[in-house]
Amino acid sequence: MLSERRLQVLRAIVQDYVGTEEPVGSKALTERHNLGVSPATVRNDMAALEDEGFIAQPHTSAGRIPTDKGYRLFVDKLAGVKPMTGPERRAIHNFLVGAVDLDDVVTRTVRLLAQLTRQVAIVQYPSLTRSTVRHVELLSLAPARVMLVLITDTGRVEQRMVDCPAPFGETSLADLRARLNSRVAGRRFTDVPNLVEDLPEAFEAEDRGTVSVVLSTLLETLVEENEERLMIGGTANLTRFGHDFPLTIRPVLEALEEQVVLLKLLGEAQDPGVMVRIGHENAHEGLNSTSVVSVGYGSGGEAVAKLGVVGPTRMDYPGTMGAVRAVARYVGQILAES
Amino acid sequence: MLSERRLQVLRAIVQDYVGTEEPVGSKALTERHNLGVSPATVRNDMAALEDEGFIAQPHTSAGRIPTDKGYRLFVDKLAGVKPMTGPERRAIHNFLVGAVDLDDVVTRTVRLLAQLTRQVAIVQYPSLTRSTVRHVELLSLAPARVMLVLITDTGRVEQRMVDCPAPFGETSLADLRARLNSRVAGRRFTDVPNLVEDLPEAFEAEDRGTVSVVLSTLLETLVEENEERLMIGGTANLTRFGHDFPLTIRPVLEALEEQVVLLKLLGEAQDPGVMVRIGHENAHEGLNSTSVVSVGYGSGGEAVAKLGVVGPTRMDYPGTMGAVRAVARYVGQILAES
DNA sequence: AGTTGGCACTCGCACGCTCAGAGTGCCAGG
DNA sequence: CCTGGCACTCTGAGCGTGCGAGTGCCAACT
Repeated sequence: MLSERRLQVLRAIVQDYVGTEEPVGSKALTERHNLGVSPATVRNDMAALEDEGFIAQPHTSAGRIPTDKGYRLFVDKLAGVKPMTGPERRAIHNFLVGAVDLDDVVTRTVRLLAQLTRQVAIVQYPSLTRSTVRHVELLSLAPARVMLVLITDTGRVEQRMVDCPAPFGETSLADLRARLNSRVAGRRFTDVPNLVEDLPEAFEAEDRGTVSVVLSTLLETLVEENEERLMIGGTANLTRFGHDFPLTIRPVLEALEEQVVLLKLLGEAQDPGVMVRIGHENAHEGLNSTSVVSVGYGSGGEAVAKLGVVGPTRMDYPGTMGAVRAVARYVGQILAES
Repeated sequence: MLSERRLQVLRAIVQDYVGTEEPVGSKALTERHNLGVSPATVRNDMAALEDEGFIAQPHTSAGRIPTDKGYRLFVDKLAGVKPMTGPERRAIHNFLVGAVDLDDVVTRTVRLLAQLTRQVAIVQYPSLTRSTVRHVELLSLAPARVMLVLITDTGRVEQRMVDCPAPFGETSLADLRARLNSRVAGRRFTDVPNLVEDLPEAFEAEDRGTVSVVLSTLLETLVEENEERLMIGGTANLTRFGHDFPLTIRPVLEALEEQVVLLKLLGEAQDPGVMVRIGHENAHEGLNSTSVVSVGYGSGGEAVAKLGVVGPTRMDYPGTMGAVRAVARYVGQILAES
């Protein structure tokens, strides 16, 4: 279908356009890349590439710019992931290694990603679902009011109020606390439901209602994935977006405030490896002129959350993918150590 | 110094400029406001106002726009706070009343403020210092490792790891927990240091070291004001800033990412009542072309935190101040109820 | 003294025009 | 299949013009 040289031409167009932000013409191409052919030949190739929908011209007789489809081909076939250099890796490590707690890790990661890629960075907090329970604490705040505190192995703490159907004594509470912890401490969230299923049976009839309520609150908290938090940063980089400013930037800022949108965005990354969503490939239409580069990260072998960046479709894909991947790796390391 | 009419002229200029975003001339002024004098007179007044530094002209023979000093006079002397209408108040209340926990309250408040003012909203989480302790929980994670969880009356939870100098038994832990809570539960943070001072003496010599460490960690947590969190929203409203976009917006976005800057910004509001900082009155120079309107809010009579908005100096001050004040009040109510 | 109408003056800005340059498509010849 | 040539197109920068909004000042009026 597309000859080798035409692919090279496309690669050259993408690279030049990313660099200069201006439509690139046939003559400029032959000058900057030694393709070994004349501008006229390149023109023919360009016409072919345009027919196939990989490039387009903003107006007649201007240079060409890549389309989303063109970037897609570029990312899939024409460019690899540019690895970080040694000094860069060291800088990443040094920047992250000083973090004192989970919040700090996430904050630093966002900063780092934004700086490295000069784009908007998004980091999801390590998810609950794959984590294990470190401890469950129950506090009696009032006779019929209990506070449930869940502490995870990633250092995250969730708390919930529980209104009991009947007064619940301190001894019952201590009993429940002890039984609960002996069963679930150290276990994965996904295992918890089975482990506590028969727990109410161990209690007096009058307390069973309360125990059930506490347990269901606990289970709710565990599955409440939608409450996953995330942090974003580097929004100032949006100013480097383009010339037609307010129009482009506004929907992006709006999208960035919708945590739900962002979580869905990151959530799409399934398989291992860096995911790239280009332009209209993004479901949310405010992000139709942006690309999202994301990847999972985790403390062990498994991904517990995602991180990534949002930038203009005209971005340095190899470099960005390299940075995102490297940061994800080092964050994983840091989390594993702590 | 300035005659009554000249003040009226200034007021008219501010109002018109805020409405139209365009420099306002003498003729337009007399047409839109019935000042009862001719354009020529207004011109004289304008010349005087310009001499005093309240207004300026972007270029010769264009209309006038207010200076920071002009806005200052406007806010201090010429305009009141525009109260919210009944329906608006009800909408505010309804929007906030559905919140389920502290995070939710803050999230909703940010949203609300951003929508009402169409500006960038900043809400500080209720501060620890003025709050009272609801409960202190101690968990033994390992023989010489204790987790300290502090729960405040505003529903905020802080946790800290404590490495003990010596192993600490479950009974000692329970003892400390009980003693600690009986002394500090319900007390104000500021009172805690005195209340626990002599606590180590009640323990065996071998445990005293650990007790001291736990206590000092608790005290650290209490005073750790610098870790105050805040939430911002409505950044998309920055796109309505002005024509000379990227230049204005960039430093603002950068400033908004610096929590320290924002906390300092809000922190300046001391006395009760709405605080307004106009243009260059803001210490941070990225915010020199913005105004900050902020106010304290709290559950009881006292302010426990601040909230506010950041917008262009050309903003509707009375309306913004009214919205900020109203939101602060209702948030206070909501916090008091929960 | 304060106010007013008149008047000359000053710019900024929108509009229209031209022109150069970059880029294209196509074609005929290697 | 590549290449040089050629005619064509279109954008964007540069320039000149005129309009209009706005100003400052002054002399006259109340």
